[in-house]
Amino acid sequence: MPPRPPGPTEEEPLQDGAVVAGGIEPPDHPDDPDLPENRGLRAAEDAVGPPDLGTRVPLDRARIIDGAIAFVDAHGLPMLTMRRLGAALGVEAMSLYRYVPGREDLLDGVVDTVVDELFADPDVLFEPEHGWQDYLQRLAHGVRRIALTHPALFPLVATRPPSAPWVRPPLRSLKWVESLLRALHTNGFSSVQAVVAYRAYTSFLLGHLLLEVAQRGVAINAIDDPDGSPTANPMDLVEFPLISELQPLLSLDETLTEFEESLESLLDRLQTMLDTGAHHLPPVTADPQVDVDLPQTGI
Amino acid sequence: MPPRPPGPTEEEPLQDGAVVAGGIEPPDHPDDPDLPENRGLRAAEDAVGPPDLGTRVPLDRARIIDGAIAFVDAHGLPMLTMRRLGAALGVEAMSLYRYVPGREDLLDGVVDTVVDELFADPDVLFEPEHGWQDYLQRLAHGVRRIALTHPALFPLVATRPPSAPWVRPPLRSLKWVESLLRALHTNGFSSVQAVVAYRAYTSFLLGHLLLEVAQRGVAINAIDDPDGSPTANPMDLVEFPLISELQPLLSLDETLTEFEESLESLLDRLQTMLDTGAHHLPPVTADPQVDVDLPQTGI
DNA sequence: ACCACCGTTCCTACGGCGTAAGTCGAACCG
DNA sequence: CGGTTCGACTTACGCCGTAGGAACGGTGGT
Repeated sequence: MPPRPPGPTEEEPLQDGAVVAGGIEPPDHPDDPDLPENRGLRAAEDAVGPPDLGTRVPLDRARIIDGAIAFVDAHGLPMLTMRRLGAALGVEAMSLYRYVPGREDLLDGVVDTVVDELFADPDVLFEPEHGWQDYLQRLAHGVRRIALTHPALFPLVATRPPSAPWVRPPLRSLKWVESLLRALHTNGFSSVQAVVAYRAYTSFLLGHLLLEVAQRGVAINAIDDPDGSPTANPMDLVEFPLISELQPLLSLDETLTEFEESLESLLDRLQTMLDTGAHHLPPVTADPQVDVDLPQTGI
Repeated sequence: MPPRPPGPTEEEPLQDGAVVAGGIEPPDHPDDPDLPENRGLRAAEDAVGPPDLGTRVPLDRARIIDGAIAFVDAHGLPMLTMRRLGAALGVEAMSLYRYVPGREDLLDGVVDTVVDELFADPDVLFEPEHGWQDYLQRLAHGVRRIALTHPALFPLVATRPPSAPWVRPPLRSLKWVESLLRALHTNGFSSVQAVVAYRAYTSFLLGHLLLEVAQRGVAINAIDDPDGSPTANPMDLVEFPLISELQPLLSLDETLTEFEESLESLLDRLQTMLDTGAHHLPPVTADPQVDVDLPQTGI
């Protein structure tokens, strides 16, 4: 098996100390290498200086899109309006329309630009220089870094209608779809196998990362708006005994561990498909087709 | 292994005949039992009669939310405004505010109501009467039926901020989270195992179904608006040889097969976790921790 | 130096949005 | 039969996306 470089390989048992108590806690994960604050990046601020008098920078499409990304990172998607974006760029709203056909196209451009951050990520390879597993590992962590860098934007990446039915989020760019298929195809995957792997991989990435940013977003909103339910917070879970019993476990943020374990599992299943020449992902049991009832071994 | 009733069990090889040619085709899947048109349901229409003079039905919250669901099913999410919804219900927009605090709360109610359709689904069991695998199978297909019945609503189900970080879409209801945890816990899963399974299950459901409705939505939009790119459709994929070569394969809609195979694989991995008493999902290889390089078996 | 030109930005305006506040008519109850 | 209540309607406000045109600043030709 090729090396799987990004991400800590040291295993970390599920119980890593005292269980977090109530539910909402400032989520700090000092070990997660995909988190922006662990990569020397500040949290999003109004990087666009307000009016910028003096020298007038002539305003082009890239500056508008970058401004929109910074604005959403700082204030959230619902706050983004053409007027406010113009104000943030020191310009009237209507000036934006010289470079952007409209709001929807601006959002498309934002999504494309965010996904294109993969090209600038030195840990993501466009060619599978160290095998397809390394390629998929790096790509997955690159997408995860994007999701965690722009949590307010990722739902947009996930749900904006793709250009074709087979261009699946979160890999919305033809270039990356081509790159991924080539990485698989040049490493022994048949056409069918490559497409099966592409679908399984995008489905895994989308589901996991969307849930991760949602979870993080709720937690963050809860801490900077400290009055969800006035009675402290544990809600009234009296009708839900299992939930309230498991709430400490449920509140544990094991997203990085889960991400890496699920990703490794997926890669292993792809490896098995490759080894056996099958055209679908194998289940975990030794002989996949014997589907009749085995003796139930429940604890 | 307990029976896995919903969904066709007969295997269907990936190549099921002639490959669909160009890309957009009216997607008909006569074998998919989760599709609304195969369950005796019509496509969404304006079920709410326009003014309904004569006898005035006094308009309550349920009628408003049902009207909103029908409206979105019929016209899409961006078309839903308070004024138009009022008009569809034969009422002024402001009258809605007597029963609904505002638009956001209306959308929350819509999402809750849609998820609650699970309770009315006779093929979904609230208690694991036939084992946890049967339970998860039925629940998964029930959620899939919801997603396919309300494709325009499912992105909302997926991305609306959950009430707590651990209430994960698409299972947004405390009742179903409790039900799922209980189904696992009463069938031998430890607390940690139940939570791990809950997370893996929701992540799988969300990723797969969101991609499925997106794919279906793009295809449907493409057929009832037959002028995406005027040059027929194949775009200019000259820069992407693998994509254009694989386009027939990529355009194949194998969503049902993929859904069932991925679901079975997940259930098998959960079974293995249960059997071995592990606290995480197992990879497919026999000895998971030997992570050093094996000989590369690429073709 | 002047001026015509032209690309960029700003100003004004329109219809539609969510919704706060007040109005009004019918139904109900003494 | 008068008063009260309640549900739907009307009006109004500020913000939205954006169409159309006016204002402006730099540039090249003469």
